[in-house]
Amino acid sequence: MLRLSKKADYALLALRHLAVPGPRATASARELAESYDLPPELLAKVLQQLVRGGLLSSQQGIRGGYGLARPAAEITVVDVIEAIDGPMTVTACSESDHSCDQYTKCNIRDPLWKLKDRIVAALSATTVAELAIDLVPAPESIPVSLVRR
Amino acid sequence: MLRLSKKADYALLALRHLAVPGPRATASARELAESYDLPPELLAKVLQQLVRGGLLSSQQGIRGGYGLARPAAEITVVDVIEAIDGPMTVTACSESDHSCDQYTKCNIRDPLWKLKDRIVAALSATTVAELAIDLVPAPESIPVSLVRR
DNA sequence: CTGATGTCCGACCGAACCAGTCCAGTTTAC
DNA sequence: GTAAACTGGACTGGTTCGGTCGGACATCAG
Ligand code: SF4
Ligand code: SF4
Repeated sequence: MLRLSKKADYALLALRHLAVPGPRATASARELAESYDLPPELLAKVLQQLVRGGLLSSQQGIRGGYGLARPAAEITVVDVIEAIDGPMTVTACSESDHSCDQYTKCNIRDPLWKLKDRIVAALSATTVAELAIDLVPAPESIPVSLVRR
Repeated sequence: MLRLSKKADYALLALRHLAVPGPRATASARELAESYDLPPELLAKVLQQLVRGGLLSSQQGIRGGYGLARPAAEITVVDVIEAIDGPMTVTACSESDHSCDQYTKCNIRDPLWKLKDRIVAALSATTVAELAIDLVPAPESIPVSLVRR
């Protein structure tokens, strides 16, 4: 129901950790796993996927680890989600996949795709650099209270 | 990921069908199922959930069927999704559910919740009445670029 | 009033998907 | 050479989701 996967969740967690300025710009999978109490092997696989997606750079060897492949401000959350879970699609169908049985008779495709574009836009508007700002000091005049309609 | 369930998809399809102006304002589950070639029983269950959610009104008996409980313009897609799949949550945690193991150490909750609010806002901006407008005539002056933030 | 009909309703089940695990292999620093 | 770290694949258990079944209820013919 429009919920992002746990893996994507962990990915954002790790990216945020790497984005926050500190003495070291890199960290090993083990360090990250211990910092947040999550299964090391799973986190490792997530990080590998991020490397494959071009968001992280990896360094093998005994002093190895992971680091951001580009500035944190240039990594959006859509990038992360797509690197982990594949292309973002709100519906089961897409421009390149007409496999839905109701495709010909369906008349809500276009509006929903438009909606998808809007969601993607909202997700691309936030970068991991913004995630790294701690305690979000209300950069906007509108706090959390702008909920629903 | 971030994909809506097939049931929610069917729900929107059915609601759109009921929202389009025509001779009858109601339709039976069987009619709808045949119109769109989808499993009748499943569609029936979806409709039941919508009734429970207060979006549809049902009429039993030999001339029974389903009808909109309120004007189409007052039914947003979030209403539909929440009626089908429960409350919208982007993350596994929420204001009322701290069951995530990383809850105390997590530092991306607030930004993600804000993101959720923004998505919900985008989803509440569209009503089923807008879905009923066929063939979306104009690409509208403001395409996808109304990122809003 | 009564039976037949067609509808809604709730419980049930199998399949797909996802979080999590394991292990064998490769690369690099010391 | 050895230890620490990344890489890649295959495997499993649990949960959710799509789909199916029989029963309850309201309407209408007679
Ligand atoms: S029902 Fe329509 S919108 Fe949904 S997956 Fe099928 S074609 Fe796409
Ligand atoms: S990791 Fe953080 S954001 Fe994700 S579910 Fe847990 S507490 Fe929520």
